[in-house]
Amino acid sequence: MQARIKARYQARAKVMKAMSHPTRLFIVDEIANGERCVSELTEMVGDDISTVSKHLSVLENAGIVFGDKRGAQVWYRLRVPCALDFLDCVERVLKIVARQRTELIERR
Amino acid sequence: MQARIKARYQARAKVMKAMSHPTRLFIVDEIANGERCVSELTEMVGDDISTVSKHLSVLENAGIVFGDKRGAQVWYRLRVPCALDFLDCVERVLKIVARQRTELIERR
DNA sequence: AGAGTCATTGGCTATTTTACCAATACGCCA
DNA sequence: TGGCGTATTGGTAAAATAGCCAATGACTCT
Repeated sequence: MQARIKARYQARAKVMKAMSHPTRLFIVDEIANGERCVSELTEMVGDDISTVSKHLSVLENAGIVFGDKRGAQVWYRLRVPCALDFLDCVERVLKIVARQRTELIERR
Repeated sequence: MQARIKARYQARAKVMKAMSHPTRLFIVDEIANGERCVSELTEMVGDDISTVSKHLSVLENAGIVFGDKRGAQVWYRLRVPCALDFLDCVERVLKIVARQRTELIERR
């Protein structure tokens, strides 16, 4: 594969990768409802705050979220609202896969 | 986070993860144009055939592609065409992020 | 200034992922 | 049947990821 094309797919994979963790998917889903600060998300997720903070930095690094420091808190929101479309995509895939599995079983 | 909800996000992340590698993204993109066998993909990707085969099994395991053995070859195609939507999503995200970066530079 | 809260960073370990090589399995056909 | 092309599987080493704790930085309030 050509270097240019490879770089292109690597850039794409970086974005996908940022969304490839349960906690990070949850965060994206959650902040779609409005800004959340780190401790709020930590409370919901149930992991250590340092873990959540690192997840957030992965998302921020991929350009998906944006952290706004106000006082001692950092409020995160979606920087790219269409990141939500991934959740729709994934839901559609899961639905189709589930249906195909059901059909296979019924056919027996 | 509740166990049920957590499981839900894990299932979603599994699909995302399957699409989170440059080679696998390329494969999905490529077989959208029609069936390809493992050695064809290997040729295009430039990795060892065992590596490509394993990438394919990751995709198959996630329900995204389907391998059809005919003779000595195995022909892979998309089992879930809407997996292509991920590529659109990712492209849109990249475009927006790139534009935001440009705007930041211009504003200086 | 000092104590308390909030978030990030560094350090560390355990786990997972990736890629190669070698070995195996399968089908074709001379 | 033996050899060749095709694909998968097992083994292994290197790299990346995830999570926790501890340390640090930054802000607020008294």
